[in-house]
Amino acid sequence: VMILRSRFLDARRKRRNFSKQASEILNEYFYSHLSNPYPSEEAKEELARKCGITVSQVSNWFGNKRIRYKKNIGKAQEEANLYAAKKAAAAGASPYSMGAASGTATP
Amino acid sequence: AHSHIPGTHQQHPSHAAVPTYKWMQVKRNVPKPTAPKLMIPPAEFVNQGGIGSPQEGMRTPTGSQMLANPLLNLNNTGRTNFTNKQLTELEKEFHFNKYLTRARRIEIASALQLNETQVKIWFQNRRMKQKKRIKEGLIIAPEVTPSP
DNA sequence: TGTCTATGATTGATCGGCTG
DNA sequence: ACAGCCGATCAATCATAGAC
Repeated sequence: VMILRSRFLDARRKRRNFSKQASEILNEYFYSHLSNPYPSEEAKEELARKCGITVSQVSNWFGNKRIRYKKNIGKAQEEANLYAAKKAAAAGASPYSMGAASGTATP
Repeated sequence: AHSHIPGTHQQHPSHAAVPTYKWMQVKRNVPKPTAPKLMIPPAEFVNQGGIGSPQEGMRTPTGSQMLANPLLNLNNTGRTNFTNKQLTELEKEFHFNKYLTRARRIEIASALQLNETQVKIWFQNRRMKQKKRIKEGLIIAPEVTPSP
């Protein structure tokens, strides 16, 4: 009953999953910066532009990603890590990976 | 809070991958116990006869506090579940003033049965929320009295 | 067609930095 | 010294989209 009312105000919560492509871009950035997955405001803007979403959505995505990654650790994350690491390496120079912080070292 | 110089110390060698960096180990302090809370089930005080006034900004977080008897709080975590009434009042006050004076804050806190800190924090979060909305283009003009 | 999981958004509260 | 604010983030939860 009142739950109905919730949609009234919470209507904004009508979310839509991001495109496969956008998720790919976000994950690529996340895993290629796993040592410090905290994009700067500028980086967020660029990601937002490339993904066709807002900066806030990028922030939400990273916030959720970080928390949920921690909640696992040693899970499919490992797998995803390899996946992304490899991909990032292959992509090499285009996307991010520039100087900035570090580099993910590649041990 | 936390990420200093990145890429410097992993917890352990870890041959494979997944190094486990410090951001992964960040733990926030326990959300505080928030007020002693009297455990007196006021019984039939559930709320005045029915939906007396569902309020404008009715917000019903399923299950949780929707039938909120314990007009205040939380379950076990430090996260307080504000009631619709509290939120409505806070919202109303916010519309009037974006910032609170110490005196006003005390009044509000007292009237709503909240800590001064909770009221203070609510206003801070509310301001940030509005800023974000304005930034996203929604919501009307900033409306700042351009004080000459 | 329902159930279960993945995921985007919301929000009370914390962290560190800055300021009057 | 110090409290309040900002900006970013956390952490738990809500509600729904999508997988099955």
